[in-house]
Amino acid sequence: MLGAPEVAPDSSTVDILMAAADCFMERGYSATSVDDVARRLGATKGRIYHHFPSKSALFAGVFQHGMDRIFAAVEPYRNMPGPAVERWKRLALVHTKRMMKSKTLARVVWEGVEMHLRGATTPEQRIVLDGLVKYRNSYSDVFRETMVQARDEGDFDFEDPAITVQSMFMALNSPIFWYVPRPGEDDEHMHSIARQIVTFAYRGLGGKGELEL
Amino acid sequence: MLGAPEVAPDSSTVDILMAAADCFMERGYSATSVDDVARRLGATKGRIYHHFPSKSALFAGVFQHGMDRIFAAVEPYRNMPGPAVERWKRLALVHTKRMMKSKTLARVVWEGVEMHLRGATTPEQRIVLDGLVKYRNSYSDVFRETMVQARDEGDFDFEDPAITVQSMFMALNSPIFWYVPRPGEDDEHMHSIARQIVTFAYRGLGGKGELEL
DNA sequence: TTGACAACATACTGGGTAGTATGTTCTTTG
DNA sequence: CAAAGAACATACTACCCAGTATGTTGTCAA
Repeated sequence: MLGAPEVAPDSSTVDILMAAADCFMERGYSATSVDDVARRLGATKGRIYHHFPSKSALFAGVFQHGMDRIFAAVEPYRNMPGPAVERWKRLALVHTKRMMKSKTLARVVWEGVEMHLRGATTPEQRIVLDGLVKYRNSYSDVFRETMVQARDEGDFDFEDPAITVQSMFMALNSPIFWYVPRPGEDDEHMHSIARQIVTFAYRGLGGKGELEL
Repeated sequence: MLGAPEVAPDSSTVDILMAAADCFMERGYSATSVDDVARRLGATKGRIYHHFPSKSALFAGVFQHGMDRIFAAVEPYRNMPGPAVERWKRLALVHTKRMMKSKTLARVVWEGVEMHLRGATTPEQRIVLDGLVKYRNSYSDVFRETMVQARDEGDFDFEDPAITVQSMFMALNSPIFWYVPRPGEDDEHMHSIARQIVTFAYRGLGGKGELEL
């Protein structure tokens, strides 16, 4: 297991994390007040500050939790034997579905990366965010390495991996911005969407033939 | 010309818009104070509130200005004769380069769309943002129609246009999040990056053969 | 039973910020 | 040249919000 150690948070803390994720997704980090999160919980600030020392720590908690979930989803496929391109297909599909299922958490992770790119406010926040982004980068490294290996094996064809991995990730992440979870007929519908997105990325990377998923 | 009427703002107003765009990009809308923008201008709030009635109006101004610039860039190619796929190539390349050149404005437009998706705060803001997002959607419609037409002509191959256009746009927009403008050797380097991104999207859409750009 | 601590709620404070009200200077126009 | 308005700056206010200090309730172990 790479990345942060992920100590499992207790039930009450998870409730806070989820409520915070909802708020952060709906209004963004700085437009969300700690009272907003408390209100969504039907509680007050006291509860939140009992579990988190600061608003930024709360955000970091959500980020961490989100990355843990995403990592866990792809874990079974990370070291899948066989050609790299097959591994990539599995990873990409699982990742995309995860983006749709954990849309809220994924959005917060996204904003965290954005905050990091912008350069977070205080130095301490910076350090925390640095660690989390490193955690998240180790995730994208899994994809990068798989992509490059598949290229070496002749199944993909692209120039600069740095540029290409960005384009690919943006495409795979796209549903977090427009996908709206349906109440009924979920799984089939979701799979169809994910399949189309992965197909787009697969072809974009220079994959040949059709990919059955 | 579709979209909003775009009355050309005077020089001083443009300065404000640019400073605001810088701030909004660096810190995001709600984390940016009007004083921040004024400070960047070497001025005070008075100047800004003389030209804009509110912070949200200032943001809307930046959004509008950014969309005007982007629209202007693709305007020469919108009605290009010949096969749709050739038109798409031109549009995609120009768009991607514009994302890199006007990265700051593009980021603000992005955040504006995000704000709209989240559901902006007050009803009046909502109306303004609605109009601007409609403006921006008419832009993506240009791409969507071109894509579909190219598919009808047998040059592209994809399933749901709604899903595919999102994946494509995300890929083309990706440089606004990681591209850092260089001081030297700009044009050649920029073109190379844009070409790789457009290639990714072109293949993703099911484009055959190589595209020389 | 009691006391110690966890898990909150309540009440308060200081700093920041959008917006306004009111100067001040410069330019334009009759 | 006078006066009116444009283009700002200055000063002020009311509000929101992160963080803290303190109170209250339940639980659990000795």
